[in-house]
Amino acid sequence: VNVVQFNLTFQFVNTKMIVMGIAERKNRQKQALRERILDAARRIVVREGFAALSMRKIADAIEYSPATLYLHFASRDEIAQALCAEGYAQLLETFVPLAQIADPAERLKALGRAYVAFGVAHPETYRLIFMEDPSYTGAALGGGAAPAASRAAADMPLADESGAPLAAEEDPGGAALRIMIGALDELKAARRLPATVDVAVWAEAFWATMHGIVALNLTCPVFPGAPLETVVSVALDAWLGARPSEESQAESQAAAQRRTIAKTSRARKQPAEARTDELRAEPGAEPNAEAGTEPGTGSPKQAPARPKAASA
Amino acid sequence: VNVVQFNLTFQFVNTKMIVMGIAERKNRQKQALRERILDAARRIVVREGFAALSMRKIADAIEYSPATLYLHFASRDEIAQALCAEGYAQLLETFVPLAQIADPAERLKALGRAYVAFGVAHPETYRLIFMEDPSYTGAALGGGAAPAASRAAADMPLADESGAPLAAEEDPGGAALRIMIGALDELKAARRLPATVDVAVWAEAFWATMHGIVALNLTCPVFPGAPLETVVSVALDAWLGARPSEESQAESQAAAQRRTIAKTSRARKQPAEARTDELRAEPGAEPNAEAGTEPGTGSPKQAPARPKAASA
DNA sequence: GTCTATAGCGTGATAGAC
DNA sequence: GTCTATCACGCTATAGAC
Repeated sequence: VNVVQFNLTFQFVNTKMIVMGIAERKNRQKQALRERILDAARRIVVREGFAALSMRKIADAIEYSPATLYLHFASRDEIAQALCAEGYAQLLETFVPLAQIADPAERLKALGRAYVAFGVAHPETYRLIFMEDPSYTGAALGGGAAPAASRAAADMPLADESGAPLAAEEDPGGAALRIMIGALDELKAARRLPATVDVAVWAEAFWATMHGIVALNLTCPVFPGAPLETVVSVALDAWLGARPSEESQAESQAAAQRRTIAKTSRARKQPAEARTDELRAEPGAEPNAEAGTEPGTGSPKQAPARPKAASA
Repeated sequence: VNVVQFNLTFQFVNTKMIVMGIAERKNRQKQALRERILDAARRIVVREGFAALSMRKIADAIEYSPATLYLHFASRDEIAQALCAEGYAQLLETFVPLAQIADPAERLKALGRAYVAFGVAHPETYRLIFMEDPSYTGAALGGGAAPAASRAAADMPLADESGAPLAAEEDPGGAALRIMIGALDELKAARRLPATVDVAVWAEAFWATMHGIVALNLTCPVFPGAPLETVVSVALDAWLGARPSEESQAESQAAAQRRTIAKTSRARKQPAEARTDELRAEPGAEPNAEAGTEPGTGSPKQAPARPKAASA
């Protein structure tokens, strides 16, 4: 009797382990397909803009039927959210190494340049994140309720189920702002900034300036009449002064010289590829398939957007 | 014979006059319908956003069939262009009275405030003009080739067929920039601006800053953590200094005080109506049906966009 | 899990009757 | 000039066979 019982128990345990292994493999496969979906979606957004992202196109790209996508994402919107989260993380990655820069003013300038460089290098990603739908922009930025939603979307249950701290790389937008504010505090402590300024407000306004430069660049065909770097330099000087390093002043002068020549040879605005090399992406940015591939701001108009369709 | 001839001639002349009168009336009617179309389109854009603008909706609104619209506009795009032109003109109108301000720095500050106020008061118009399609943004702004297209679209043949001068209110974007640059020149002449600055670049960067504030405000739910006026004041001070009038400094301080209170009571961002009164539109702006009506940045997501559809 | 098929809606634009 | 009817798309999302 004992032997029989043992065998039964063993078989049970064994079977259970096998089942777990199978379940794991299936889970891995599921995750893999999820990644393939996101990859395809990212490529479409990068190449044709977010408006051109459709379930059918994604399905075509990964050679599955549209219906399959709905086993991994509840809606097109959920895919967009996931893409946004990636974008935020990508931008933050660009920032992290710059946090090492000793001088706070230089650090801020580097951050500003990196921000603009990112936007210009990844126009459609930037558009998606900061210029499309408020719900996307707010998703990973406010640090409040929205990230919880995006976390649920990823259905990858995170360690901190508590929900309270949320400090880490889960809120990239907040992290970026914190880097800026840190630098401002240092600046203020060193009496290089008037004691009256509210660093939070200052940071927001500074951010808005950089955003304005990027956004205008992506949307307005005639925007930087001058080279982009020149405009950025002027803005940085306005906010941080040219004092610590005269370099930016000199640079801006040199760029101004170039401008007169450059302007004649570029009557109409070029697609992103041609414009990207004016302001190089920071070392942190990996050579993404994105840069220079996408028509974006250029000729082929805005890609068609999709209707919300029946929500029932 | 003479009498007959006279009668014939008289009849001919008379008929011709009548025909001309009829033609004129028809022309007037045609123009009137054109206006009605644009009115309806404007209302839709203002209320539901540009993405929700469709030929059918316009047709419904004016109680004509969709086909009729094509007798007045070749395409949806052409309607959008016309709307853009209106928007530019509207923005410029806001600027004109401010050009009277004596002190150039104060003038620039007023322009900046007016710009932001316009964007916040007319979010969907602003979006259409500066945040949607590059071809729209460029339409009335570059002053180059695009305005010609929009002029053709309006098929209202203008006086200056020559095409060369184009100085007047036909290029509102350029006019606005010229107002700014004028102020900057004065400032420079008065030695209140370093002689090294390139006023054209400075103006562009300044514009980008204001655009960034508006754009972020319209897109990012958490953007001005501080009240909008505070951010604007900080930005203006960064660009123009707080020197000529200490008022903005004091104001920004006072606003900062308010912030701590305000922030608790407004966890999530309010729709445009609630936010508009933070920064009042300038005296030049007429009480438009637009302000405060439209859901815009708020809750109901972005209205669905339409596909480009078959272009054949 | 994956597919085919399709419901159901919305779009821009046009042909042709009146 | 105006309308009805329609073409030819595109989309999201789901039902149901396998």
